[in-house]
Amino acid sequence: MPRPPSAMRRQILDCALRLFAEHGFKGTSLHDIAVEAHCSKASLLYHFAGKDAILTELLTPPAESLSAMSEELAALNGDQAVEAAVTGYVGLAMRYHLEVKIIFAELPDMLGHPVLAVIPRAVARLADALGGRSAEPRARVMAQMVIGGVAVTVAADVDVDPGTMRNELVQGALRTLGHPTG
Amino acid sequence: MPRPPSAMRRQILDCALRLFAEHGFKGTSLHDIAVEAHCSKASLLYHFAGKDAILTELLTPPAESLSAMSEELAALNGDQAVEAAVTGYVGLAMRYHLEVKIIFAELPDMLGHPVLAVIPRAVARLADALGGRSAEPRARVMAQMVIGGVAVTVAADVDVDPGTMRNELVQGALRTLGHPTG
DNA sequence: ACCGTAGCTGACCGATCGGTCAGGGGATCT
DNA sequence: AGATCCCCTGACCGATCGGTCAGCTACGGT
Repeated sequence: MPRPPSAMRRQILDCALRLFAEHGFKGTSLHDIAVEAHCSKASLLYHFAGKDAILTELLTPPAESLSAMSEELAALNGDQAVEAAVTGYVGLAMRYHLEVKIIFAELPDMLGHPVLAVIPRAVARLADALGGRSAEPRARVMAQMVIGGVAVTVAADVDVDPGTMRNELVQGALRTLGHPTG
Repeated sequence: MPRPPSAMRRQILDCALRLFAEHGFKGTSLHDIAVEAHCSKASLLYHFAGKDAILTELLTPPAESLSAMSEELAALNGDQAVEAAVTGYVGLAMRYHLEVKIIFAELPDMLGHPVLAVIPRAVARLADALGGRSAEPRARVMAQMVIGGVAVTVAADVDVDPGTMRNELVQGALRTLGHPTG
């Protein structure tokens, strides 16, 4: 085995991301990750405090990105907010599609996870923007439908090139929301 | 403890359905179910061959219903198929919303489960009908978005009365698909 | 040459998992 | 009363889980 500084840590994260997305967090054991990363289970726990620490490191970037985006949304008014929310959410979902899959795969447990504690607030603000600041049942149901639809579509392995996927998701989401497309 | 013929079996199924939906299949142990159903773990395994058998019994009705519905869709042409697919799928998703949550929570493993072996074919036919028999990327992405959006929305605990929920989901799905609403 | 440290490992641990098994208790039959 | 069957249970089992620990190896600084 070659000896670069420590590519091991990065490799562990990559393998864990792939395995978590494929078999879920609970469905992936430290042994599985170790085999995939060509190292021992003990080596994982040298680089990371525990299984949860690996998950935390994987989910921190998307969680912070979503949180930041939802903050920016607050400064926009109705129509601008809807379009910004749709394009922003679709972009984030595509960039972090594996992480999205992990989160949605075990939602209840994930929302109890400290690193995702900011998610409910962020999602609430996102839903508020998607629904055009309306409290109507229709707006809330549609916001939920867009959030879920985009996430599931991005997480599924649909054989479509990313550009088309992004465009269709944005247009589809705007249609779902009943938002006039420019 | 009272002694009716065997309400135990039904009670086990009810508790398992609730717990699987709340914590996932892998996240629920036989012990958890036993505690919830006020019986011993051994009693579960007297009534059912194993943990998988409980899941099978829970998921068989929705799997068969979806399969049957997708068959009926094949007899319809474009526009009729789209509307029938949307209303049929929304209806099934709402009726079996807990089962939908279980399936979507651990999709990869679930699709490997024998009782759900019919699902990919059924979903493919459903997607085909939702997409208006088109092979365009747009149609496939939108079909996926509707299937995921409806499922996630139904599985989430949105505080909306069922009638409104059903109506909004149908209208929202039709808008997503770009289908003219009557 | 010596040593400290970073990277990594095999062996092991307690907890929990799904599942097995011999047997108890209470109805219902003969 | 005895036999039989259905429900149900406590005790137990092997496998696997996440995690610990003492110690090995190789390299850089002195």
